Amino acid sequence: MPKRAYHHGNLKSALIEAALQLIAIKGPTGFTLSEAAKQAGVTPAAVYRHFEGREDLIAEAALQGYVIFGDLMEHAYQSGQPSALAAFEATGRAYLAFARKFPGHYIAMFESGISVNRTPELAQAVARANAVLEKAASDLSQHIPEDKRPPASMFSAHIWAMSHGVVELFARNSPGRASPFPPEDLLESGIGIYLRGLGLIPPDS
Amino acid sequence: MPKRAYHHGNLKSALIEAALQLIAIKGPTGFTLSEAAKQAGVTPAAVYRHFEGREDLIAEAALQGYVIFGDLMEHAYQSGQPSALAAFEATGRAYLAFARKFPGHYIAMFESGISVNRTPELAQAVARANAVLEKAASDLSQHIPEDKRPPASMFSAHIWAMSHGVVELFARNSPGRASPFPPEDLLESGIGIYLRGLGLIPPDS
DNA sequence: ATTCTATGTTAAAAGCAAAAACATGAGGCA
DNA sequence: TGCCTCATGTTTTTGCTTTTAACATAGAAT
Repeated sequence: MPKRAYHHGNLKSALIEAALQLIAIKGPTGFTLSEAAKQAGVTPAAVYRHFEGREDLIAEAALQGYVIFGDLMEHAYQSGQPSALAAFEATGRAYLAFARKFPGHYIAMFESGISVNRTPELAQAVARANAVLEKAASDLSQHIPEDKRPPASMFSAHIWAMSHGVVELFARNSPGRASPFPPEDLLESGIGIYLRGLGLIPPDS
Repeated sequence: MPKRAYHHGNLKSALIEAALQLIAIKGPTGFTLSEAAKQAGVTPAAVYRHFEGREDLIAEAALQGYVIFGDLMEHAYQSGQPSALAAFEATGRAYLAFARKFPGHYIAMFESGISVNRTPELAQAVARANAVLEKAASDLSQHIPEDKRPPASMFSAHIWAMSHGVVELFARNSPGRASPFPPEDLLESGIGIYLRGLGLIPPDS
């Protein structure tokens, strides 16, 4: 086969792929459109046939990430059924697992500074991922006495925040804040204590 | 007074000040050394007399931020004494207040991608801020039966993570994830539930 | 077969980080 | 007082980046 035809064939995917790798390695700041183009075997200007520019390329990587993320959360949720508690805890673990398995996507989504309202599709992908977590929280909420039950959206926001905080501060090596505990344990124990606070699991280790 | 003398007088501070403003407005990616120099009334090259480069300028802003942050946490901790619970909750609120009052510092610290181990001073400033929170957590831990008391460092890591997650996801407008609740309420309720899970506050709203 | 159009390339403008060579002026020292 | 020196800024240059415009190619459609 020849070096490369004039037409790449599926440059768009190749560029996203390259962007993901580079973002994961060099961070959202160090990532350059030119380098992604070179890695895809193409000149920088070619990128503009498929993306509006550097930001748009990152945004598309993030979009892809949110879709994968939503799928993972969905799958985790299903895997825990019919136990509301098992389903919920599985989604929590899925958050960290996603950050580990898809660092490029994760960075594009949460550390690149792109707005989730950049495009309707992106906003919708975010909303969907959110909805899965909120559903898991809502299911689990049913086991709380109705009068002292927090809104499911607040419940899920707490979990999302704790998960995100653990990943950002202790899992991703960039900040370097080495905690004495593995992030997985940290998150699991944190969520455990939180759920105990809601009366959803009995007060024993 | 003349336009400006050949020697600025205190260019270093002026540059940090400019950097903080610009970072807060344009984000860590949009911030440029050149623009900070211009805003300080100086050519880009002058910056290199006071900083090693762009990264170093950001790092110094972050360092200054960690010092202020540590001071705020310390003050909040003291203000809550002698009640361990009040002191602890005050430090939690201080986290969010800091992010609101010093956006430039906050971004330089947590969103610019600089490593906390970049310099010994930076690492030490981080360690100090950490220590305040850990002390507050440790004090409060004393009220937990010893056998089911998590390590104070884990305790404080949970709170730090939740606080950080709330700020990142719901307080800073950039991501745009508007939650239906004010971040302050979200954080306060989240910490409340967590503390209940530890048996540190009685099970009523 | 010829044209149209999607998808590339070259070339060029504008901006940035960083380093080198040069300029200025303030403080120390004879 | 007058010179020297060195800290602090400026110009200038290099090599990168993003982005746009003009041009080239080949696969598809007519």
